[in-house]
Amino acid sequence: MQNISEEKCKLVEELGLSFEDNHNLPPLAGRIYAVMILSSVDGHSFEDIIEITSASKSSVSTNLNLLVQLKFIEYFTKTGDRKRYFRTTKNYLRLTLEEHYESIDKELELVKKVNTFNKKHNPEKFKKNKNIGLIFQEYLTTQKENLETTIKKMIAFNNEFDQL
Amino acid sequence: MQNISEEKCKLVEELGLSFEDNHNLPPLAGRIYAVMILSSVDGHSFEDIIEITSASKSSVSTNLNLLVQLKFIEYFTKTGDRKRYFRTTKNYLRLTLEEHYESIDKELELVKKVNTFNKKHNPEKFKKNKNIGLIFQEYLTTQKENLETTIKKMIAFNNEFDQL
DNA sequence: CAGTTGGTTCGGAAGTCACCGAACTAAACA
DNA sequence: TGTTTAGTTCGGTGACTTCCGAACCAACTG
Repeated sequence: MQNISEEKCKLVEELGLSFEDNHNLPPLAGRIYAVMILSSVDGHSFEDIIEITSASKSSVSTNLNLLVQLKFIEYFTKTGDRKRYFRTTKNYLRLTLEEHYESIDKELELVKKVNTFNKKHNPEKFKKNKNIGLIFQEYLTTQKENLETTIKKMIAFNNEFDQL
Repeated sequence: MQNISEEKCKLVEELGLSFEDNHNLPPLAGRIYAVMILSSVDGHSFEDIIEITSASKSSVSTNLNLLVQLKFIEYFTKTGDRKRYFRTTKNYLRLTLEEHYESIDKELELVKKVNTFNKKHNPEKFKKNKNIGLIFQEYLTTQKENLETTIKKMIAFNNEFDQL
């Protein structure tokens, strides 16, 4: 991390690490994404990213393209300038919410399956653990509902914002 | 997976995979844990696990010990029998909740940090994204609260259960 | 057309992970 | 005391990941 305050540098590492395991990104992709989220510049060039992250051209290329493909970032061009400029997509937080949603939903379905299985095949065990299993299922359901309303809220906000 | 119905076998794979990335367990550990959750037998021996998973002694040993260390499973012995018998701990779902809690809490703290950072260093950007950032922060807070009450509920249930 | 700029693709090096088999230990038993 | 049983430890191997540099390509520029 060059040309960046120490505070920002530390936060980039921390945030990058978080993306790394929340979104399953390679380390460099996580850091690039973090840099963009913490920057007020609208559009970093390829060169900028190389300089900031001290990574190689090839790695930066690969990881920028990955982030674009996953819709975490997008690029635009300026007339009379061959460079591409990258920035976070407007909806990146919504994407995160949707990922949360997918994972909670998947877990909920699995928990239901397990509860059903044990009810059928291990009835004694199920009776013992019944309430615990149901508490867990309820918990996931509530989380899922909260996510649903939050996603709606965020979509509404984005629409409102577009009309300005 | 031997000596197991196809239905159970499939569910073991699925559940094992889920543990693998929810709890960061090695694949074999995930499968072992899944087997125990889906079984009505109270206590699997070392041998049982080797047979069911078709894995080597050394791998089973390593992964059983890992699961014990992480308190996902525990073992007991029978008088006049040198074998150890393994089963899930009573609180395994509470452990899961507590892990969820840790991760949500960590994410929330990070989001707060990011919001604070952008408010200070990129005020224009922050103003634009303000509501979105806050919506996300609120969302995480709500999830955290739901987790807190669920954990309390589960502890209460376990205590009640112990008194029987 | 030759050279520069902006970026991609490819092969490989270094590191990590999960698993295995073989050798080992420690307790029980004959 | 020698043998079996129950499980652990260690060295190594194959698969995978991440990153790098070098060669490459495509578009513009003089």
